[in-house]
Amino acid sequence: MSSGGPPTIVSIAERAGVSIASVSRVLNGLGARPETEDRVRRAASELGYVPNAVARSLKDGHTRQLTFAVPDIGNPVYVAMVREIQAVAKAAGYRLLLHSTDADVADELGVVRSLADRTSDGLVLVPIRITPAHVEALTAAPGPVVVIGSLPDGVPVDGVQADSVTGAELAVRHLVESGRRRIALVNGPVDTVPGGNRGRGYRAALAACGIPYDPELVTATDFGVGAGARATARLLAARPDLDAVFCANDQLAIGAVQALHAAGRRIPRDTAVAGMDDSDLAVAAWPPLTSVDLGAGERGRRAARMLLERLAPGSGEPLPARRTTAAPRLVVRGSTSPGAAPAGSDEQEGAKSA
Amino acid sequence: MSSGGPPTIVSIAERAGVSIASVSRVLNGLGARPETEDRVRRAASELGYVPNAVARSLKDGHTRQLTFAVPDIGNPVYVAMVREIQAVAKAAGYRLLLHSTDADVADELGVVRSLADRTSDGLVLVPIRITPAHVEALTAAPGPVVVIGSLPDGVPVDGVQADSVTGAELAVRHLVESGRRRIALVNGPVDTVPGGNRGRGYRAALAACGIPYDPELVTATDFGVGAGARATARLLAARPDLDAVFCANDQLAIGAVQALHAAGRRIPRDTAVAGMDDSDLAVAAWPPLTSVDLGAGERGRRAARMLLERLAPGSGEPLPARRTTAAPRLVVRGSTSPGAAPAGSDEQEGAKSA
DNA sequence: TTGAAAGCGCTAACAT
DNA sequence: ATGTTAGCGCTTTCAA
Repeated sequence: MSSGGPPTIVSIAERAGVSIASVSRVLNGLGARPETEDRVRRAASELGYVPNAVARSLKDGHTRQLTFAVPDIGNPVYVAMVREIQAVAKAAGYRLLLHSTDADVADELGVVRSLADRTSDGLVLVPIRITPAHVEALTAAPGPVVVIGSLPDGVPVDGVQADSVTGAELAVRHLVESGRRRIALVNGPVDTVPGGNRGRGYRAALAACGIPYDPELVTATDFGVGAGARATARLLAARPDLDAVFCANDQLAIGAVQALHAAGRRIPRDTAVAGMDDSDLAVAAWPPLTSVDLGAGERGRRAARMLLERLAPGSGEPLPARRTTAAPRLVVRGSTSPGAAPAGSDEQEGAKSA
Repeated sequence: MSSGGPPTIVSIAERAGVSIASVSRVLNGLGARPETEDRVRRAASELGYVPNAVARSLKDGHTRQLTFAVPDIGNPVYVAMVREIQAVAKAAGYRLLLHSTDADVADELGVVRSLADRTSDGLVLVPIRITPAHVEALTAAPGPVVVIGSLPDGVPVDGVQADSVTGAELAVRHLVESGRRRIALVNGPVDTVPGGNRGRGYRAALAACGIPYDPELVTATDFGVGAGARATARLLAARPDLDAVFCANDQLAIGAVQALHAAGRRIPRDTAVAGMDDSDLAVAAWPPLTSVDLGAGERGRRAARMLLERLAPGSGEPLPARRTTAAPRLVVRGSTSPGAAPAGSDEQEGAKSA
């Protein structure tokens, strides 16, 4: 008899006067006599039947859910990734489980291990930093994982990374080509993946342009608007002659712009500013920020696709771990180039490729 | 025998030489003889056992997953909600399923219905607009739903809303008190929930301040930076005498600021600008934007809590539908007030409560 | 204290 | 073409 709960194949079978197997078949598009077909469909729709996804998952071993774990969902870069990953997942019929690790290493490792609870079919992980423990956990991952970040060779999971070294070079070169010579660096924590790489790119570009590295022009703080403003103010006090500020992300750059404005400097005439990530913040600033697009959306999209490929039937795990890198793209706007970025034009034509 | 797959209670039982029931008991902290306890725990850890969450869900009827459905994950307002909801969910031991409806009404309705597949225990929905079909679907919702938005009375689901009418009033009043008289409105689509309410707030505030409503000072376009810039340019051309621009969100306000800058107007001296939502964009602008915080994070938090309360055992569905409203808060910054917002101070002290 | 067995809702052999 | 049944991994009566 139909008890209290939501309808199941049993309720339908009773109502249609057939077996549960017939119900299952009809509902899954396998053959049946027209009359049976009819009775089942009618009963199902009368009862408002919706298949129980949990039961189905238990049966066939997958959930059609993907997990995406990020350090901080508020960060525009990760937001761009979430957006793309969710789009790819949705298009492929997968749901997206969003997990915030709050930049906690232990939590990151936990997410990898929790793949074992079969809650999702695979994981896209953005680690804040990659430790030996990460390598270990990743190597023993109980399911498919794609890491967004720089993975050491030998770790048997797919990875997609940004090329922030080249990205930083792009920005610094652009600054140099615009005639800047005393280019400060406002970096984030250097013991994180992004911070480390961006610092290296800065030095490489200076070297390539024949400009000596000057430690006094370099600061490392937290990533954040306030940190950027304070660091820039300090830099300005120590080295009033600086003519450009390169920031490791747009938030820092926004802070730099504010500090510069507050100090009465004109941008870009007196001091140019460039950021990284090309987030929405870049066009919100005045003047609009020149920024390096590190392809966050693109990385998200690729990661999701790689994960889905691992999940596709047939193409099992035997494939070797793959690595891919998204190419950076410099987007020139008013903060470095006087004529750029007319108001009302969202997309900047001045963009040039790596 | 222990076959290929991941360890299950059966593998543990075999290895420990006990029944699966004992395994289950030990692992769930129910009593057992010390020796049994020991053998089971040892076997479990040797095997690296992790309980299968799907099986558990099937058994006890809930997934410990919540769904959050938003029109667009890129929007800073929704990002703020996601962040809070995920935090509340995580703290309560729930996972968060993030769904983007892409502002599609049909998709919104689909999400409500899909509660029936038992993939998640409850839903927080942000509808872009509330149609009769929404009311119908919500009334027949196959599980607990909390709506963030303005729900008609009588719809039997919990709701939390912003008070954008009061919010708009706060901003307009502030503008008037700063001596502005010709205050333009740059609104988003008026057939959406936010657009409609913000327009009403604007008119109400003008009326309260004894300033006549002037249709020529009002535009409605899309929500977006480019749209804001274009609308403001148009307004400026038609009414060069305007002395303030109130925008229905921060993105529009950013656009307005750009258009104003491009037209050579000084902010706030010649023209003041105020936005809404108090997103990260507000502090990225120059001058930093005065904005009305509509409590997006707060709404997310409350919605998540209400949902969790519905889910708590005991306090079943019988509770009547609840409605709650988050109080708006005006945050004054440089775009309306000359002295405000020194660089480097992330939090603005000038904030005053409703 | 412990084991046997039922059952959550579904799919897929297998038998008819 | 359709029904019976086993089984996915777990929890929980019910007996012993």
